[in-house]
Amino acid sequence: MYDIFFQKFNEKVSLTAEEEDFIKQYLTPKKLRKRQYLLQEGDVCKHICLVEKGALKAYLIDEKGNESITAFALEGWTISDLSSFFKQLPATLNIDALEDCELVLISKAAHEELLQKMPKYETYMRLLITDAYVALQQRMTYVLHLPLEERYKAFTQMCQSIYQRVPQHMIASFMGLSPETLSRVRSRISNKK
Amino acid sequence: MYDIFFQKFNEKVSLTAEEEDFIKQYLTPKKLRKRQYLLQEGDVCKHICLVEKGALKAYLIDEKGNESITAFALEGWTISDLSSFFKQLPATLNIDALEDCELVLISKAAHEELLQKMPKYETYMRLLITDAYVALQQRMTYVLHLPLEERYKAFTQMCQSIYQRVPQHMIASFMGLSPETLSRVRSRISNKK
DNA sequence: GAAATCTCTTGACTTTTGTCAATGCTGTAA
DNA sequence: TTACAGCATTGACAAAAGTCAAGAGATTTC
Repeated sequence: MYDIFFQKFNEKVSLTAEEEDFIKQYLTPKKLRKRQYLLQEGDVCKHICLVEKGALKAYLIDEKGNESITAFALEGWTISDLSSFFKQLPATLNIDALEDCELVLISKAAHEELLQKMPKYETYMRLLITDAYVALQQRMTYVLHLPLEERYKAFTQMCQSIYQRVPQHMIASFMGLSPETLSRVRSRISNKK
Repeated sequence: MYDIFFQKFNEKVSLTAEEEDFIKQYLTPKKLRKRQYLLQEGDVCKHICLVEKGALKAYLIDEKGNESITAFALEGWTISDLSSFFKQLPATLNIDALEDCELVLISKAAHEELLQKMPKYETYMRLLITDAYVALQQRMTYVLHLPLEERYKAFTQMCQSIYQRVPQHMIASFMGLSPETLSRVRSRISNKK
């Protein structure tokens, strides 16, 4: 039930069977149907969420009602409105399921208690966020300083698994482009080959 | 000499005088003249750097030789090529001094040893990176999903202290714009008022 | 299985942004 | 003081991206 959660954990910090059992007390499983919300704008984000199965997206809604996608999450990925989670303030993000999902949730209270009681958990969290930060910085560099075609290639390489499961107009939104522009970039690249 | 370093540390995790002394063993002070490099592309990033005094910028250089600025750092801020630092691989970033600087450096070895020996250091690092991640995610959202004028306003609010010390064409580079476009955005906004 | 909905692509046009060049301003160095 | 370099602004033009609309395939839904 928590297979992928512990697989990811052990990749960074290895755990004994006893330690895994100890952590399990603090985890909550959750299933989500396609299109259901995990988090809605305005609510306080109460959980960090790891995906065991399925896919989700996080997005903003602007004045005109358009979705602006800020993140995807597939199996083994973590998704949350971290700003809302850490500060316990209303979320600006919405998160919902792109497919039926099986999730593992860590509540704010569980998170705090695990940090206190288990140094390995703190280490895992530190490494998790460090990796996320490095990846995000990389992505920011691409966005600000690479021409569009290079950026597209970088994204496809980085996120191949997403490309196969998510409609292109969502990828476009994630890249900050209109769907039409993304479509044209794609045809430009395939013509060159 | 390490005033701001420990001020920032204590804001997140409070230290006794003994603990401060313990940490001091692992810190190295460094002065940098304006225009000197802290890190050059291709070198391995050997330090995390906190700014006690002065200002620095981190940037990429593209094929045409243009600088693309990815970060600034003022007093109390941390700057580094974290990807290079953590993986000990050649850096893609350059970092140099915009003004004469006084810095506090933590070497990779010191960092590892402090993580081992001092849980409070690990906690501090976790919180530091968490804050950096949340801020970067915010910035990413602005860049991808806000119209230019809103983005400009968000940047100026977020980075007022930078605006007063850094030429505008560097701000433009940081925002991924040409200097001319930034200048036009500014005049458009001031005409509206 | 037919209708409705989604998705992607393409064309025409508009808007935005980048590029290049010129100007004026400021501060620095000779 | 004069020359020079760096910086911000502006205009004219070119390139890039967005918007709107139409159409063709898929997929979903009933």
